[in-house]
Amino acid sequence: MSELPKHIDPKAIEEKWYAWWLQHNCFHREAADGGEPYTIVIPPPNVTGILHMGHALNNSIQDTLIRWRRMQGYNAVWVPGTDHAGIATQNVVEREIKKEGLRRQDLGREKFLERVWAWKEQYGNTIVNQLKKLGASCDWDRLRFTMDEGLSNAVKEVFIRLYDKGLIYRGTYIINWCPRCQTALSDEESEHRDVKGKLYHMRYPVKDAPGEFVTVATTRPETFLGDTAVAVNPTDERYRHLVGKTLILPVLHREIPVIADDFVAKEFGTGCVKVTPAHDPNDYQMGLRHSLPQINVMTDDGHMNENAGPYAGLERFACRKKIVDDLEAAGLLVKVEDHHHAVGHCYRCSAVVEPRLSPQWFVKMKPLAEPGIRAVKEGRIAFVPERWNKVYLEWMENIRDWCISRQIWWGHQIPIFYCDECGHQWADRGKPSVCPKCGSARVRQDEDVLDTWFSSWLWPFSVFNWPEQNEDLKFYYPTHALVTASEIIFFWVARMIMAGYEFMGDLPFREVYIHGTVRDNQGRKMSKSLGNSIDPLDIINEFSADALRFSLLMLTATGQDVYVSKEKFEVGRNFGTKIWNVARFMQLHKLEQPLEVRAISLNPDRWTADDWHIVAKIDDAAKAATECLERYRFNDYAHVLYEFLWHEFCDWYVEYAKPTLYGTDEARRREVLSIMHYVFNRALRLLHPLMPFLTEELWHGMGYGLEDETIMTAPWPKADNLTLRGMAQPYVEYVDLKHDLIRRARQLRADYEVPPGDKVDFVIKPAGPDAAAHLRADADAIALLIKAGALSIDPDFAPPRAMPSALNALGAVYMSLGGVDVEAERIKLQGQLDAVAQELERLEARLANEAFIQKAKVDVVNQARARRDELIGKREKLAAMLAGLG
RNA sequence: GGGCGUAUAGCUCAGUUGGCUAGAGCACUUCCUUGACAUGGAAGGGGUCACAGGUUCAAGUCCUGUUACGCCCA
Repeated sequence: MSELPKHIDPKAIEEKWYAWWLQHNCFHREAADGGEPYTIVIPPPNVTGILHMGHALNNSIQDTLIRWRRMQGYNAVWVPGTDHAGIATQNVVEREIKKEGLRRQDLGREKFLERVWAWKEQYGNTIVNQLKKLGASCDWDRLRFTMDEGLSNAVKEVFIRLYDKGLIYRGTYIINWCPRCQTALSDEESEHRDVKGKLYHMRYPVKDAPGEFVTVATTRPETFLGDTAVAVNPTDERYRHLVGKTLILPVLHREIPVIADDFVAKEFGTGCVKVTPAHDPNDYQMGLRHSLPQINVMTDDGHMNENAGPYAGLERFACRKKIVDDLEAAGLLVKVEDHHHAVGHCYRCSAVVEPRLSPQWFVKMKPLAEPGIRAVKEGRIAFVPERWNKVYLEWMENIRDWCISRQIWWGHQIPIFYCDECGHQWADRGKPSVCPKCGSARVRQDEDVLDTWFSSWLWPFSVFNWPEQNEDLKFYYPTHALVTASEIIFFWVARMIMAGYEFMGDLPFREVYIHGTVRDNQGRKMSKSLGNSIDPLDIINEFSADALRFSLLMLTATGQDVYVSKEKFEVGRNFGTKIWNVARFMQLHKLEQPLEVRAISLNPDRWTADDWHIVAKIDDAAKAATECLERYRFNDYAHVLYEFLWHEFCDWYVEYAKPTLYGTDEARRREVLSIMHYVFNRALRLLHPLMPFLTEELWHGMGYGLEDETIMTAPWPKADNLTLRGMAQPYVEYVDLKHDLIRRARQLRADYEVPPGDKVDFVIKPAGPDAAAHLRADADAIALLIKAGALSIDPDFAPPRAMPSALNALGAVYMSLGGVDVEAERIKLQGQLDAVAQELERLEARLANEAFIQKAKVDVVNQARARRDELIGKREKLAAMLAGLG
């Protein structure tokens, strides 16, 4: 046992223990170590990422789980890694070279990729190092990157397998195009945001019918240049006569037909819809049904192309404005209305996404989804909280094909090769230099790269080097808990489930814990642009990593969003300080024969009620903590330990112990200190997953661990001694009542404004012989806690004069005071008597009700009867006390 | 437009399969620097459980509807 300094130095202990854990390889496990596996794979943060509160919450939860399972004796591995984040990372590096006046095209693919790799080497581990500050006990020997060699092999293998199976195809469809990033996006990567837009009503002249027009409504007037029809609903009487007629597209003077199609909603706008097959998914479908031409009017970077006639070269929104002006000038603009609607935005750069016809690679998802749907329906994979099951199933059952090609350079290049000689196209694991069909050397690889999520969906097995079959893969897969946020259920969770079944033939994980979003005090998402983010590293600096973790998890009700502000982290800091100080208190008390804290022997036959009580309560805490963790109830878990350590242990047990510890009965001192160490040791272990640094420091500081040991592998306390717990129960009940009675006595003092320094005499009239025996044994300690001059326990006490008093099931307490405000005392007692009478009345009514006696559970009826008897007793006593006032 | 979530103390939230007097932390009021801790201790005030119906012996909890806010999908 080493002397603890007066104040904690969180920075010092965080650095010391993290380095120690690394040095002693505490986070690493291997299949060869045997035992029961418990695996978590980290949601790989982007290499461009810096730690924010969302990461802090996500990783605190994972670390809590993995540390707990490790203590339970599992072969527990938490596999870390980072994601190459194709578009995001490319954007970062493009911005960087822009400062040198360069575009990626100026460097060329190869040179540009060198720059990205260099950037990754320099900055890519930032977030990994930040995770270490949090205390994350990842198995760093297993650190992976989605573009390292092994994972790239997995990606290639998967692509080729799906391609050969016919599940990957190339096709020209409407996709989400980001004109800023100049790449296709998947449906999930286009974020819908509500925007205040306009609905433009424009007129198209009817051919050969001067003065006759058709009015269409659109939110994107610039796409009219690509219109190849106008559609109405076939049942719409208003327009039936127009179907089959020809319209003249303004400006371009192109002739387009009026068609009838069920898809058109009669109520929307004018009921006439312009049809632009190359720029809208619904129009595209309509175009197919009616064999309409598809005219793309835009370039990759969001400007109008040669099909836009006089508008060619204009930026799309500038073009919109000009077209509106021109149509207005030509008398073809009927009106412009305000219109709220959802518009897709690029999830990486927030540019407005342009739906657009484009040749891309897709994965056919329906067949992959089937096993994933069954797995959740049959409960093999469970979401926590379970409401996410439904969200997941909804999406999976309506799944659409996945656009996986991206027109960027940073990522896994698509392993498809083309022969320019004979036109052969094939998938290849290597880098072929000649065409396998005609032998020509005019071979080139597809330019596109794969969606970033095409590598992360393999994460649970690619981190173990799949497709290589090895012991780790066999041992650690399937993994156990997946901890993530709801935002990526579709992006990632659902796809991992599909990949797991498709390539491993088994589920990737058993439980998916979905935690909430971290928000600021006003409920807004934390973001850089709002300037409302709280940097977890600032919190670690100011409070401590333990405080950050504890506070975050204490605030995390299952799956609910977490609202944080700086002050909220004080809970964790204060709790840490409290624990530190009680540890110092224990150290303060030396014994003649020093205590061997590693080999505590307890003597229950000589225990007081308080001893039984605290030992029972730590047992209960162990049980509760374990249950909370099993059910992902992190706030309850934090609360259990807070309540136990602060209130049960510090507020009561330590206070009861003081007279003994400052006294001279060496045997009692020894027993009390032994119990304290026994209890505190267990509490530290229960708290370790949540506050790893502080608990490790104290575990050593108190001498519970040898120099080469760590609390990380100390056994997780179990509540298994039922016999002892059963024996403790009567003491637990007594002590809980004693706490209450002490509170009531203190209340008497406060009511009569007795200065805290003054001693007053008290009498307790016990409710029965058992209570009397207990109270007599505890009289000295109670006297101290209520600052009594003299305290007598007198079963026959009858107040000789008016005395302030209070009552509970254990007995009545009387305070001896010179001047008593008899009237105030009468009012107080009368108030209590009224409350008792009222409750009794309600209870009697309930017990008189036949239906209640018959239908309610036996326990509930018995409880009601017991309560009634208790209240009757209480009523009598209160009446007597009232009479005693004279 | 469809789906989901939330509504409990001034604030942030717990409250499990319906069942004792609805809890915690923060904030607030009063008092206390006695020997672990003022990042502390003691005591206290504060709630028609959003609203309206219903089911039940019994509803904060279950059902229906209304309102408000938030999220996801289209």
